[in-house]
Amino acid sequence: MSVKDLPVDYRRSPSPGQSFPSPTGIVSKKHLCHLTETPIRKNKRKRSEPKKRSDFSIKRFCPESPGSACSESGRSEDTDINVDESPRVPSVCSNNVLLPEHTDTRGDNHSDSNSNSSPPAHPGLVMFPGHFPPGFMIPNFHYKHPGLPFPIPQPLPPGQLQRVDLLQSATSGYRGGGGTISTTNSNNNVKQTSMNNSSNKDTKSVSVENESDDFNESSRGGRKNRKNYKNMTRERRIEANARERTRVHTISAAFESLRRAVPSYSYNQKLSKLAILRIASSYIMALGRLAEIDNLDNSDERSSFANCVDLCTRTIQTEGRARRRH
DNA sequence: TAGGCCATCTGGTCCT
DNA sequence: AGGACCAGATGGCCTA
Repeated sequence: MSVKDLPVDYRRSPSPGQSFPSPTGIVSKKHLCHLTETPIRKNKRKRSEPKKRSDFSIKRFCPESPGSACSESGRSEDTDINVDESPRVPSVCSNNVLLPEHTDTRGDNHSDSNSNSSPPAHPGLVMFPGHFPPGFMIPNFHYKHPGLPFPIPQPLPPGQLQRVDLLQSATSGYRGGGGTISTTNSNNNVKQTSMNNSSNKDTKSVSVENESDDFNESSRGGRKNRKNYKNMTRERRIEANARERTRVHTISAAFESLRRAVPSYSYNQKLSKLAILRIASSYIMALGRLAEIDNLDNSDERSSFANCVDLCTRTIQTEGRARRRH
């Protein structure tokens, strides 16, 4: 079995009209839709009719809700208290697989990557020789797909990480077998967190209860009879909000998984969702080029792969700089 | 303090 | 009919 036999064409390269985001380019929503293949909706919401937010939001009634605050008084005390207790990014996948603790290291790693000193290396990550800059890291490659000449990134068991030298694999390893793969057990920073979907559910139930209580209390203030849900009861609106939160959390968890699957300067480097998409696209292109190589003696293909790696490297560098600017 | 990023709420639209 | 999906609005947090 060869790469050509795979149902997915790993050898596919961008079509002439298709372009990957420039490392320095500005990605518009249109471009993002292109990247994510968002289907074009037939009926878009009218943009000329800005709507006023409802006064019945959970934020208004439930200060415990993540990110919520008393709208009249700005940040609430509860919000301040909860900042250090709950991570901003969900630390669990939608399938309830616990992830290593995600620490928001905004600024720390960026300053590392900004300087010439090497960033702290994750034990499961290795640096690329040759094309990649110092401190450049690739995600963990776990399994070698049967019949594939190169490894497919797979979710790792908790605490287990692996190393692979992609460049060496490209030149001598995975086509004939013999790529350098070593296993590293990582017990550090693999911490179980309580951030999961159940917590969201809890938030929902608490929100409902609190809103109900606050609503009853607010009824004294005259908000009792206010209706703003079109064709929806308040309970259904709250349920829909909870579903929407869960859906967005799932998307965020997927982004977090993708972040861990793409190269970065450090394991805990904070990347925006846009940066994750940019890096992932260039990384996929590099992998596609790698899969495309049949004869590494061909200098053209070798240089094509090198160009893709270089693009991936530049994207990471650019995104790192862009993030630091914020 | 401005701007970027993100979570949340909300309502419109699509899909099952 | 109800849930999923989407995008606008809003506010909080963080960084330069």
